[in-house]
Amino acid sequence: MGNDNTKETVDKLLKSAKKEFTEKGYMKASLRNICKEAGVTTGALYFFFKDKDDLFRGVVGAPMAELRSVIESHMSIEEEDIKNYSPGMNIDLEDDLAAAAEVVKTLYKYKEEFELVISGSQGSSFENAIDDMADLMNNHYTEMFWHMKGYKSKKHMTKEDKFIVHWMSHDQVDIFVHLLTHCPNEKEALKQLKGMFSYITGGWFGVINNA
Amino acid sequence: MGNDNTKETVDKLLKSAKKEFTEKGYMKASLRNICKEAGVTTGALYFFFKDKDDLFRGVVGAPMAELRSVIESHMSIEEEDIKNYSPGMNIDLEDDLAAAAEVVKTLYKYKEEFELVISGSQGSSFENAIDDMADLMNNHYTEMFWHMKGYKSKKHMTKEDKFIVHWMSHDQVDIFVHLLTHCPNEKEALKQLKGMFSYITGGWFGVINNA
Amino acid sequence: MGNDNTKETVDKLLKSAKKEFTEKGYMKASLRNICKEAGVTTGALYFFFKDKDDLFRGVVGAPMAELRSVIESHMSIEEEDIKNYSPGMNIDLEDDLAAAAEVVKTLYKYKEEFELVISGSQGSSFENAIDDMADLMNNHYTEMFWHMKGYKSKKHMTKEDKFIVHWMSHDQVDIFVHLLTHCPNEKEALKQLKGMFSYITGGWFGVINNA
Amino acid sequence: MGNDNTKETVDKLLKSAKKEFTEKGYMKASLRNICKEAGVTTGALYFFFKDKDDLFRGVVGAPMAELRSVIESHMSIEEEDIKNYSPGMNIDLEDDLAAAAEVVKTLYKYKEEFELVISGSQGSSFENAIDDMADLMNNHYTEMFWHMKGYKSKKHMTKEDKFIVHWMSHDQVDIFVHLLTHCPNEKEALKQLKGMFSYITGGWFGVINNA
DNA sequence: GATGAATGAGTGTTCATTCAT
DNA sequence: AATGAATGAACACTCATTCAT
Repeated sequence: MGNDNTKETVDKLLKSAKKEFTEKGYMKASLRNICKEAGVTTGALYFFFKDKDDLFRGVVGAPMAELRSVIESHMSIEEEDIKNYSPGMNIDLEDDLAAAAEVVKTLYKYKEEFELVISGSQGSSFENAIDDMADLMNNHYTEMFWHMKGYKSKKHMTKEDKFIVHWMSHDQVDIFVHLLTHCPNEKEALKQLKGMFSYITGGWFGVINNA
Repeated sequence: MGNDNTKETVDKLLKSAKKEFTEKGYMKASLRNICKEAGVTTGALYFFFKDKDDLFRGVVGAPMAELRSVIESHMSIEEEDIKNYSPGMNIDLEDDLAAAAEVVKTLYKYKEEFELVISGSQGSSFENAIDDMADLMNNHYTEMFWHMKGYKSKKHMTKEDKFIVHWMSHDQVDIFVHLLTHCPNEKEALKQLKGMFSYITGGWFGVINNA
Repeated sequence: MGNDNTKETVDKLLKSAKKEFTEKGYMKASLRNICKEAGVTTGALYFFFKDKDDLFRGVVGAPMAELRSVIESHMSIEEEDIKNYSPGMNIDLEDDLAAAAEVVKTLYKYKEEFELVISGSQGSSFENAIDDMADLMNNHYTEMFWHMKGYKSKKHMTKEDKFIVHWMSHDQVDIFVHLLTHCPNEKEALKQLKGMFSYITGGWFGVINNA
Repeated sequence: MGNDNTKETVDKLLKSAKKEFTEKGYMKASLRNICKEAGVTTGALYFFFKDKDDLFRGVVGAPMAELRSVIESHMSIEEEDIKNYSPGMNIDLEDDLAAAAEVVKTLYKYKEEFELVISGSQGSSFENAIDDMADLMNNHYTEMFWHMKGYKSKKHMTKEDKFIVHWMSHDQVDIFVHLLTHCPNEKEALKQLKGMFSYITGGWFGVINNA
């Protein structure tokens, strides 16, 4: 009972919050403005959200979780593949590209929210979300690396190996960020993704084939 | 004549400001705290600095200017080189690596200040400094690109070409950022720079040799 | 429901504000003092009033609006009368005196507020209120003037005519101001008003009968 | 020795001060701005002027003194005349007009300074200068009044008499203020002065001939 | 005669948050 | 489920003035 009204209030709040956060960034955003724009009192906001950060989470939390799950599921698939890899073998890059495309699709599904996290989350608990994503990928690329490099195990990786893998993880994330922030829509992003793929693949081989 | 005292006050202010800005970021930094820590009144601060942004500039302005000049001088050298380039010819990447090393050296000369710009400048007039740097490099890499690609002129570049060049410019900057924020000192950074170089060179060829 | 408390806070604020504004004038008045004297925090003030100027409006706004409406209603009556005027005819000055008395009564109804506007409003949005009042009267006296002067229409008024009418409008306002600031109460003011009336009537005829 | 430089500094200061005071009014004027615009340090200002108010006096003091002396000398002349006045006699108003013209000339000699006193002196020691001028005239008009009224002495003046004389003194000043602030130059002001004179003379007779 | 550094109290205003109702 | 009043600390910034040199 009253469920409808409740949802309505929360929705108005979230819509207004998204607008304000996007326009001013987390720190400069004013809860007063958000409430005023939503036609709701501050008390109401605090009934539904614990604090400013919680409200921000309300806006970007679900998209971020979905993105994370998309990435994780694709990474586990690729990690299966890589186990069957032996040096000299051709790796089927088509799979990787497809996985990346899947990520891009998710990004455009919640374009505004992700852009908010990328450039307006400083001060909130999402301020390190991009770095966290890179760290998440690091494990995955580490696995790929030592297999492709022909090492017997992860333990044989040098400090330099680890460093470059960490960088490539970051770069992978940056590619997604760049696509999202520079392409007006999903279609365009998917087109440009191919060029990006040439770049990053070239980069990988540059690294793998080096001393 | 008072010169000693004057410089002392400004120095204390700048030192205290650097600390506060680094710890809290531009926006959350408090001028009151900065003055208190410097043992100086707010009025004194405003005698030397126009406003908060001017104080921030006092901390990071000179290093940023120096960096910019280092980058620009190196870019102009490479642009001379590229004019003599003809397709099929081997480009001497050693020069590029040397230029990058020069940049890295400058970065570590003012490590703290650059890290401050990278991660704590939001809200200040330096908040877009990283993007500006990438834009600065874009012109340079555009020149390199069409020469290496064997185009007759810049005009033959497709939308996709421009997009990928723009990305590579960004990525070049990100490499510097990554080195600075992940290597404890210059020596270490210069060592890792080589691996990075393999990566980015591979990336370039991946892009150039593609359809 | 809190109605009592609410009104109480606003009332304390307005009372305290009136005192501070009256003692120091708009510009030198301190919102902090006002809040302290009202036993309220600055935040509370800003819940009820937009800014310093809005608080000032809270004190003098209503009286000013009422005064304006009294003046306007009386002016429209006199303007009807004047339409029936023909040169040589005796004008019934009793009506004018009665209208002026009505204004004086309104002035004393909110004596303190009007005195505040007269001498303490510099810097606020009411700083030109007196001049505005004179301008308001200017239209009215312009009508009276050309009728009494026997002109066929307003268009026949010379530059000198317009100037003197403008002055008389100002002077009419100044008379009210003078009464308010020099008579301790309404009764005394109404008594002195008659002398003032002799003066201004004499002035009018001096002007009308002149070349 | 150094007399030239000194004068130069003071002059720059006064010029800059006049500008700032005129633009912002006494209270909002900033000594810092004045010094900056004059190309001089705050210390220098305080060498020549005791404080903000003293600087303001530096700008408007001399013109005000000159005005006062012009008014006083003319008033003493008229006061001689009035002693020979007997009821029924025609008073030669030409003298009064001439005296007023003299005042107007002085006003336009330092137009800017007087306008500054009129509308920008609040907060300074000149904030009551206009009222003071009216009080100065009050004695004069009091003498005129009881002679013209046919009283045996000042002592026979009623409370109402005194009140109206006080008002007429004020109004005389207001006429000068109005002329100064509404006529672009002396010539124009002298022309309009005649109309004003008809008004004020009519006013006087209205008052004198009344019960 | 003039500098320039420094004071310290003050300004209006905004903020996220709380809580009795 | 929501109101609306209130808190109180914090903010960047400005001011007239002083004084050793």
